[in-house]
Amino acid sequence: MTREAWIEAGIAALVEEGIANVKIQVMAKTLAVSRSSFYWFFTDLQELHGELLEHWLRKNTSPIIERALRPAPTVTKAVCHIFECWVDPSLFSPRLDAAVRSWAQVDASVRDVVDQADDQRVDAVTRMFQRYGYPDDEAFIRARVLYFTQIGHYTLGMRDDREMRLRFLRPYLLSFTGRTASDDEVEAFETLMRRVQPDG
Amino acid sequence: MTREAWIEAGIAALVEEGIANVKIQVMAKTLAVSRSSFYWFFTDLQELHGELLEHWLRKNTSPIIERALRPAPTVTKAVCHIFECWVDPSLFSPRLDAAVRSWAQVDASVRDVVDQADDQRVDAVTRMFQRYGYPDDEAFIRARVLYFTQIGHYTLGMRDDREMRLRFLRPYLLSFTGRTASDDEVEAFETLMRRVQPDG
DNA sequence: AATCTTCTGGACATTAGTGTCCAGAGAGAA
DNA sequence: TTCTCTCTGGACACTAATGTCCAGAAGATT
Repeated sequence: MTREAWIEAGIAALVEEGIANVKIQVMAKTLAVSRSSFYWFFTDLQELHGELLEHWLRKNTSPIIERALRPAPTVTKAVCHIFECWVDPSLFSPRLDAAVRSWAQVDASVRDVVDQADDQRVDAVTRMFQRYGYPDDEAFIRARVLYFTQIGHYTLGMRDDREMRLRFLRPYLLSFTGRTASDDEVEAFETLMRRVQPDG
Repeated sequence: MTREAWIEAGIAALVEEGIANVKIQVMAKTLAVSRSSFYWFFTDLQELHGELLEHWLRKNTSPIIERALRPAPTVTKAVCHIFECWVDPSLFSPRLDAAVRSWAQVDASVRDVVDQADDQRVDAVTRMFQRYGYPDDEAFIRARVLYFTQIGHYTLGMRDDREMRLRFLRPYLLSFTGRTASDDEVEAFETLMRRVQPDG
């Protein structure tokens, strides 16, 4: 047993059952170990909670910001870069994000952390739109629309398959940017999706 | 004590603390009544849960669909009609919606109900866009973007004040429809907002 | 081999919640 | 007034969870 094993079990429980069901007793049972072990590594349930939140922060926030900063010849291409996060589970875990947001709704201190992360993300996307000449207010709102749509997507538990995503790529790009994507860009994204999600 | 009083207490608890903290003992304390009373009106916690879900379904789904159907001369005006739901708390309760969505993430049967309601809402908005000549796929994606953005908004707990909403009305309308709203339409919505939210 | 350190299991105490049962309060009808 | 029906409080039994304590297993160090 390691501290990390408990954290992983906590994340699994958080994602599948929500924060209220992250319980030492239950995790101990699934890990086939006694509860005492937990108290060796952590003083408290709270301490584990802290680790869970930090794990989310580390894993889920940076990829979006990193991709929003990446240079691209057109705005549609730049949005495609951000889309990578939504199709590549190794970059961003939708279910973890949704679980942490549910948690934030019932815990003010978590709420503060999540709000701050959201601000950073929207800010990065806003600056991306600004680089392509959108006026400040429009850039901000387009950033929100892009980001909020995605969060809404996960909150609603939408699970479009690859076919649907490919079919709707063009209209999404049009909605988000107000401009039409070139065939090259769409095809490049299609190949990327095939590489990342080999199944469907 | 009435059945309705318990349901109201349940909704309050659901909104503020999440479904895992809708507890008979706790509600009894805040209602200053003994737990036995609960078991007179309900056989079970589950029965109350059923009522909470039904209450949400009745209160929160119809206004959106009703406004999506309302005729309007332009698509921007039609979108303004839908926006009414987001600014008028008597039409739509954002926090209740968010709380039910959190619940859906940990309960498959709730999930089914919420999914169905979401489908109906998106469907109504899709048909609205179609009425203004958008091609089917684009209408569907614009409906999603409009609806998901709003859900994301609440999930993220954004609480823009009236000033911000007014300032960003035009860029939102532009993002959602791809067309520019007329001054008349913006002004009409502004007066409506002032009527509905007299404070700020 | 002896010892030290790290970790685990089991027993214990405690709390918060669920659901059941029943005596009886209190209002309205006969 | 008495009866009846609706509802409430309190007692009881039970379960699931938290956190504490300590003896001791088992691997690493000397």
